Amino acid sequence: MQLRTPVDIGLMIRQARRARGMTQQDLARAAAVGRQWIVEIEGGKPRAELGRVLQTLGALDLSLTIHGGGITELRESEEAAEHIDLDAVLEAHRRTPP
Amino acid sequence: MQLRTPVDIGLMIRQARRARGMTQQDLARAAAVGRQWIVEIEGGKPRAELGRVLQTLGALDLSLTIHGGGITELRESEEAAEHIDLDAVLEAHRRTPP
DNA sequence: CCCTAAAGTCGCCGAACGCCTACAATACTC
DNA sequence: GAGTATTGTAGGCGTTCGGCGACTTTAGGG
Repeated sequence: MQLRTPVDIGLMIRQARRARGMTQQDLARAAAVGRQWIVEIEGGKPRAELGRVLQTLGALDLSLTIHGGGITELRESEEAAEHIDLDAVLEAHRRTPP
Repeated sequence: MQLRTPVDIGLMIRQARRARGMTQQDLARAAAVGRQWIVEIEGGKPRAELGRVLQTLGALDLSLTIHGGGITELRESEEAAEHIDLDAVLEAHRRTPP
């Protein structure tokens, strides 16, 4: 499913939580957030903090994939945070004269 | 690519931005956020606001997909926000006595 | 070498976050 | 019907966000 808005994410979380028979309280504990926060994120709060959202998805065994634009696939960056894709950068730079 | 942490998202954004020959300023304008915020999100700020992140991904023509846990596929919820997976809820509820 | 662009950092500020503790409003069971 | 669990909501609190403006650093081009 495509996730474009906070509401989409909220619905996903709610559905996944229910599918696992968890209460909001359960999920809150599992994700180490307040129960109130679960209520809000499920409602699609746009200003929720990114880290907590990812934690919550993790607690539900969900993970996100990115796609589109032409970047479809990118390499793992677990420990390769230093060297970025110089080729892409240069190539792109060459293609866009001021 | 799997996005599990804010750092992952930051790297994705940076890479996509560069691949398009955009400056942080450009992306900031396109996503309607401050340039400073781009600096931070690319650095993996965990407490960035969800809505802005999604806006930024949108400005880069990227979209997120969810997968894992066994929920792999879920129906569109644009207009079907009402009827949730009752079967799943009930079944799960039966399996968890107090 | 000078000069510009891009990227990263700093402090100030109003606004909003998220947690907590209650208190309604719905479920759902017996 | 009573009684409990789950969910939604409200006020208070300390903390942090993110925009703005100015400055430093890094990189390249003339």
